[in-house]
Amino acid sequence: MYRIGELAALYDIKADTLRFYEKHGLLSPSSRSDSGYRLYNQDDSERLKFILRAKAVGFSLNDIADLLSIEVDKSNRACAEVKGLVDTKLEQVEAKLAELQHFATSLKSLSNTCCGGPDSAEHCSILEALESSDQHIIAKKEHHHFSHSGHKD
Amino acid sequence: MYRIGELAALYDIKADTLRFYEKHGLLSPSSRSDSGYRLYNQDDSERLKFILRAKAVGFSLNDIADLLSIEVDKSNRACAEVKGLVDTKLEQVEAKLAELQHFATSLKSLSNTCCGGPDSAEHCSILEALESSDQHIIAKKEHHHFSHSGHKD
DNA sequence: ATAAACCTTAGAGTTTAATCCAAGGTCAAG
DNA sequence: CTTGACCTTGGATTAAACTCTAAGGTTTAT
Repeated sequence: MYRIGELAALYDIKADTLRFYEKHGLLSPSSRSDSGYRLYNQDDSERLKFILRAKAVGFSLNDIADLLSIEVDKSNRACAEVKGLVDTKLEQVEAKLAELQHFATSLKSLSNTCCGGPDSAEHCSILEALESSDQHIIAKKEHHHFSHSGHKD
Repeated sequence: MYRIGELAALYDIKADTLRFYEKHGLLSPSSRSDSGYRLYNQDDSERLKFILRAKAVGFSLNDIADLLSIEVDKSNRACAEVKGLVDTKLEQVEAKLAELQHFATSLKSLSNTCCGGPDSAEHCSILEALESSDQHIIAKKEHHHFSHSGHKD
């Protein structure tokens, strides 16, 4: 059995984080000491490991709650459900990736056209591009056709 | 002169967004009507265009405040300052890009090893990978050596 | 003159994932 | 029996960029 600080140290996270996960239904200690201290057993520890791995591949805590609900009832759940969560997340990650790649391309163009010297920014090509939206420097955002949410406009 | 709703419609944003930008010092209307309505002129509109373009290349509103403070005092500011902001942002974007690419790689591996069928998830390879952290499926996060902040661990 | 569409304000809510705080209880060592 | 390290709780705070609400004032058209 681990107390909260011990389990936290084991995974290099804060005790606060464990309390946070508990509040959000991800991980509750299997028991409490007489004085009310949280006591985590090996299963709790495994569950935490699962959570941290899922985080490491990009799942949000909400996603992880869904994954855990399947994990604890595996035999009555379908592979397709699990794969669906992974594929949905992959789409989200790839959408974000595309946006950031667009940012990176634009920023590189901006950086390359600027002298970067100590002289006045009066004719700075970066500022001019932001004033005039030079097509050569700031790429236009593509409009994607997939409509299935994800946006907040 | 535009009223808030008119300017918002012009750039396909919400009036709320303009009030938000004002509260955060990015854009204030150059005047008010007798009854207190915000009135934006052409310069205000240009400034808004600048803000939206900067957003489109990945700058946060805080970054944009910095950019604007240089823009309005161009002749006393150096090109190097502007380029510095761009290069810093580029580094941040590339760091995030690396993280998301790592996520995408792992998620693709997970997806590829799973049958995705309607049968029980009891032996689902995705869940197994999250339970055991299969080295072949979940890539390990590299430890970058650049120390200049940016993380939240 | 009244309804619809627009505007005003302050302030609360959203999302994500913690992190921090205060006031107090517990436990082991000396 | 006291010190220090640990634990408890509820609630506030952070960052980012809005978005919404409530309660009310203004403008325009019929």
